[in-house]
Formats: sequence, C-alpha cells, structure tokens
Amino acid sequence: MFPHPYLPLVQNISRHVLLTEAEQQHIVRQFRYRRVRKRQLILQAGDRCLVESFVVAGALKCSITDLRGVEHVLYFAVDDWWAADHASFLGGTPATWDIEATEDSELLQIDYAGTQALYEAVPTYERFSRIMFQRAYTALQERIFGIYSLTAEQRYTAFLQKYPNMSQRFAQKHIASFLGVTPEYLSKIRPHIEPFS
Amino acid sequence: MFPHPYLPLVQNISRHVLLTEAEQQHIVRQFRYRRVRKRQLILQAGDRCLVESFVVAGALKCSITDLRGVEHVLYFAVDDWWAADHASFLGGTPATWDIEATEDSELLQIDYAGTQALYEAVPTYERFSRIMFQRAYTALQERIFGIYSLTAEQRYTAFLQKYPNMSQRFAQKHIASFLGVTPEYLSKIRPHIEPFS
DNA sequence: CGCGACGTTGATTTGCCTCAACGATTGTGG
DNA sequence: CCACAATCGTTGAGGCAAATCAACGTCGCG
Repeated sequence: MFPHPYLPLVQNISRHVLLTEAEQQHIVRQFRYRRVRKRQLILQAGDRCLVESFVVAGALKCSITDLRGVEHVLYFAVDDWWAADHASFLGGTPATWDIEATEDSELLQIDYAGTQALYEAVPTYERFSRIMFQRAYTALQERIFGIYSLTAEQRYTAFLQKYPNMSQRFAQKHIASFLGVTPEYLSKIRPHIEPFS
Repeated sequence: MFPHPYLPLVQNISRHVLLTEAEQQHIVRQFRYRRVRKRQLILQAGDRCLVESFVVAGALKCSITDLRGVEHVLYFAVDDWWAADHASFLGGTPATWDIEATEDSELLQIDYAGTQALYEAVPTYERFSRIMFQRAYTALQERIFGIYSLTAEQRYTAFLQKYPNMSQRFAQKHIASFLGVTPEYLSKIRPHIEPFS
C-alpha cells in the first residue's frame, strides 16, 4: 500500500473506479505534495490556476470577489475533496477565484500537463475524472434548485444536516456567503434553528 | 459523411475531440432517432430517466416543481445541446425533473447501456463526455455567482446578451423562472431594459 | 495591552413576492 | 369558423424576506 499522504488519494479514486497496482503507481507519480499554512492563498484571482489540489488534510475556501468588493464563497474543500478554478485551469485564462487555506493543510497537486499525461496513459483515471465532474455537476443543479426554492433559514438547516461538522470549521460569515445571505442575517436566524449549543 | 440527423451529432462531438471514421460509426449506432411534438413530456418526475437526449432541432425545457407546486426552470436545451436528469440517469433513482418539448423537436437518444458500451469501446467518447461535464460544471459555477452577485435586472440583461434568440423561443414566465424571479416581476423590469421592441 | 476582525443586535430600507384584476392571445370543441 | 375557455403578459397595491447601516461586546493575535 501507499504511505501517507498518497493513501487517501488512491482510496478516494478507488471509491469510483478499479485501479491496478501499476495504474496506482502511475497516478501517484503525477502528484506533488505540498503543505500550506492557515490564511495562505493557494490561488489568487488574476493568476493562472496551474494545479488541481486534492485535500489530504485541512480545509480550503474557494470564493469570488465581485465588482463591489463582496466575497462570494463557491464551496469549501475539506479532507478528501478537490479544489481548482477549472475555467482557468482548463482554458489557461486568468483565474477569477481565490482559493485560501482556512486551516494548516496538506495537499496533493497535479498540473495541467500531469492531467493530460494521465488521461493518455491511464484511461481509468479519465473515467474517474468524468464521474467526478458528473457528480459535481448534478450537485450544483441541486444547489441552484435549493437557492430558488428554499428560504435562507431552510438552506441553513439543510446545510447543517448535509455537512454537520462544517459549521465548526468555517467562519459564520463564510458559511453565510456560501448560502447567499449576509452574515448579519444568518446571525439573526441562527437562534431559531439551534436554540442551544 | 453522415446523413441528417446524425451529422449534427458527429459535428458536435468533433468540436471537442478528434474521431476516426470507425469511431464515428460506433457512436452513431448507439443513438436512436426520435421526433417529439410541442408540449410532449420527454421525461416526467417520478419516472426513471432512461436516456440522454441530443437536440438535433427544436427546443426542450428542463425544470423541477417544488413542494409548493412552483416550477423552477433549470435550463433550456435548444439545437445542439444535451438534456437529461443525470442524477436519475446515472443513479437509477426516480427523476426529479420534468423535461418537456416546447417546440416540435428532433432528438437523438442514448440509453445507459449505450453510454457504458461507448465508454468501453470508444475511449475518445468518454473523453468527450468528461469535457462536456467539465464545461457544464464551470458554467453552473458561473451561474451561481451571477445569482449571488447580480440583481434580477442585471441577470436578465446578461441572459439576453448570452442567449440573444432564447427570449423569442421561450415563454416569458419560463425565462423568469430560469432567472429565479416571478413572471410579474420580470414583466416590470423588462421596460427598463428594452425601451422598444 | 491595544488593535482589528468577528459575531450580535437593532432601526431602517428595498428588491422582489403575493394577490388580484385586466386585456390580449392561444387553443379548442361544437 | 366562430365562441368560449384557458393561458399569458401586464399593471397596481400591499407585504415580507433579506439587505444595509450602524453601534457594541468579545476574542484572537501581534
């Protein structure tokens, strides 16, 4: 088996496709290990997004800042998730996202050439990639439906149920932003949902 | 080359990957041609979504109806687009979407076994699929950002710019739903944007 | 310790919704 | 081919969810 930090990566992929020993070796070789500190910017809007990051441990926050200077959190990536501004990563255009570590984190990163090499050499990895994007896509459709059909209070409740531990790991204002409400308003509806705690 | 209706499909795929003659044959063979009439339901919530549809000509509307009976349009699929409730198609679960033809349409449909067979036999088709889902995923991230950072008026303006001909092909109330506002409110902001026409 | 970011609370405003009424258009059965 | 019903888009009055602005206590951190 693989030593940390590669084991979680191989396990993550193996949950969706079956890999031979040789394929596992091939995949692992394309990833570079990197530690980052809390508050460190993995990606800054304007730069090119050069890597996809797999989160071995820790927590990242992906967000866009709009023209008025308001930050909008697109998603959180904790252990076992992936993060990248794919529009920039794939198109070579300047990134519009910031990606910031909100905890000290361990990442495994793959660059564009690495992904292309893997897609050629290990078709199973391309299958894995397809499956991941299909799932991510359907999850976003779900999320848009939630935005359109639920109140802020209902979205917050659903968020707590779906990600029970996230509310402890991320700042309230970032959760508010993810849900599409202001921090002030989230603060006001929170007592209705968790009378204690 | 291929006769109608297969030519548009092959051209659509060829915009993203390079196919040999044999691969094209293989792909085309998995699709079944189907005509549908205006108002016909391609997919009804509760049924299983058994096919992915490529729109050769015509127009489809994909939507979910929430618990209060309000319809939310997820997207429109016109010529050269794809449509399916992928959560149901992939997971075998009951569909939550309706897909309805809003014009007489011509479709090419592929079932689940067909996609799996193609992924095995034509890796290039799986690559195409990966690329499509990557693009669809990034487009949805864009859309969520728009919902969070723009007013209804700005979203409508952006919609008109991005899809100039859609406003003629779909009912106002469905465009309103897609944008996440009520038909009444869209009607009120419309004059601000198109003083004439 | 003192600064700055965070969460909270209150007063006020506003973008958008709800409900209702009305022509105009579409579609349908006789 | 016409009359009737149904649906659509529009307009107005009123209401509500959530934003904005501002003030204040608390906490983490240099």
